[in-house]
Amino acid sequence: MARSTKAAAEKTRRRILDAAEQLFYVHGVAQTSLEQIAEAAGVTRGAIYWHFADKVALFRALYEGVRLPQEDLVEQAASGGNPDPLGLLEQVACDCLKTLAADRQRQRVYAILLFRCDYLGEMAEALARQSEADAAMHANLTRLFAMAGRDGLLSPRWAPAVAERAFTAMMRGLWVDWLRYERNFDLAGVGSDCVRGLFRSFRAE
Amino acid sequence: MARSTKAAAEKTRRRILDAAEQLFYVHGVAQTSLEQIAEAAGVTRGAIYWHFADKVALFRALYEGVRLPQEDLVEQAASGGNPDPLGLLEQVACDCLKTLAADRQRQRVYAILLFRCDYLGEMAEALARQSEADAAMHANLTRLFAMAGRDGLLSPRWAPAVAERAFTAMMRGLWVDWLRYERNFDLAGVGSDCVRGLFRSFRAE
DNA sequence: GGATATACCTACATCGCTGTATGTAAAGTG
DNA sequence: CACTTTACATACAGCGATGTAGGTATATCC
Repeated sequence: MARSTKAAAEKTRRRILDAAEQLFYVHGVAQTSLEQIAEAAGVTRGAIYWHFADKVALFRALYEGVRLPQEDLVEQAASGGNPDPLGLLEQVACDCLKTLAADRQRQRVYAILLFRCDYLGEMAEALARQSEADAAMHANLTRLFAMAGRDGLLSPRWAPAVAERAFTAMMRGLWVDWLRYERNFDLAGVGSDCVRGLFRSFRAE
Repeated sequence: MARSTKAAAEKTRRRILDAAEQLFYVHGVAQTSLEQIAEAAGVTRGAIYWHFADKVALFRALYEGVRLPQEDLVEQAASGGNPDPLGLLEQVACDCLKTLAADRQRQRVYAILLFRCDYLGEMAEALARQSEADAAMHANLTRLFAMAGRDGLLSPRWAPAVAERAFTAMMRGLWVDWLRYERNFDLAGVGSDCVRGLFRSFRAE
């Protein structure tokens, strides 16, 4: 076949990305060949090499298309002198779980990033991005919890640094377990209950 | 070279396993060829094929050599009518963190299982084992928390199922974050503090 | 409406990796 | 001391995947 309009080209690019997302999710990044992606997208490898330099570039385009939950968290909980930072964070965290639970594409991409690829060699930059997002999140939340501690909003039984780690660990554990085992519990419901329980403990004097 | 004694053969088997562990950890399972493993072990691919059927078998031997933390947890917290199941679980969990923090081999193998391999195709059984271990752990802990709830040991503000999920999520999050980012916090110290904080909340009436 | 760039497809050349078959020297066995 | 088995090493065959070069038909631009 031949060339179509610019819009059509963008469409095939999308089809390639969608096919890659599906196949990476089902078979893993390393186990998926460009041939398979091309076939699933209804094109040939030539089309893929036209739109992307190689498989790594394709992978990069895939994960750059979605926002990480850490990035969501850090952005929405900016907390510029909020009167109730803990309440805000609790709300944002629950929203975050709800969003993830509803967005199949995010689920697939996160699952790929978590379980469907090994991060070495060329893929390392994907890990680097997550690492940066995590660092930013920790920095931000550490400030937030420290503030809450100073303002007497955080129970003295929780050292701010410990509370921050407990919160991030629980969040990570929730979506790791949920994604890993095929969403075998109610993330938005039970997950949010877990978060609320933890924050109840944070606030108790 | 030639054949040596049976003990020497076992030694080369170990060398192969050690080399594989190192390389899988550094480069990922898929990105590591048997040739590289052989070179690192100071043998040829022939030796690997003598001791193992293929790379998958080698990988299996590797992860079958260590116990999963879920298995540790479920075994040590058997809790046959323990008067203080929550206290027991808290202790076991902290021990678990301490053990992981001290055992480099476990850290590498867990990291490989978590981040250095994609679980599809032949590797799926590795995930299956973890899945079973997790299921057993959840079943056991669900019973434990339900018991604690009935006995009035668990705060009524924590539904047993939610508490169980909160605990397992926190544990998973702790060692996932710790392993993923090169042990960038004090797992035994801060991690245990997190667990203790959570259990304090569990017990508060 | 001719020239050119675009958006692919086809064909090829290559290469790393796997698996297996074969060789071989030492260790075990009777 | 024959012989067999063990514990590897070496050599080979083949495939699958990658990257690229070249072809082609259609938009797009002037």
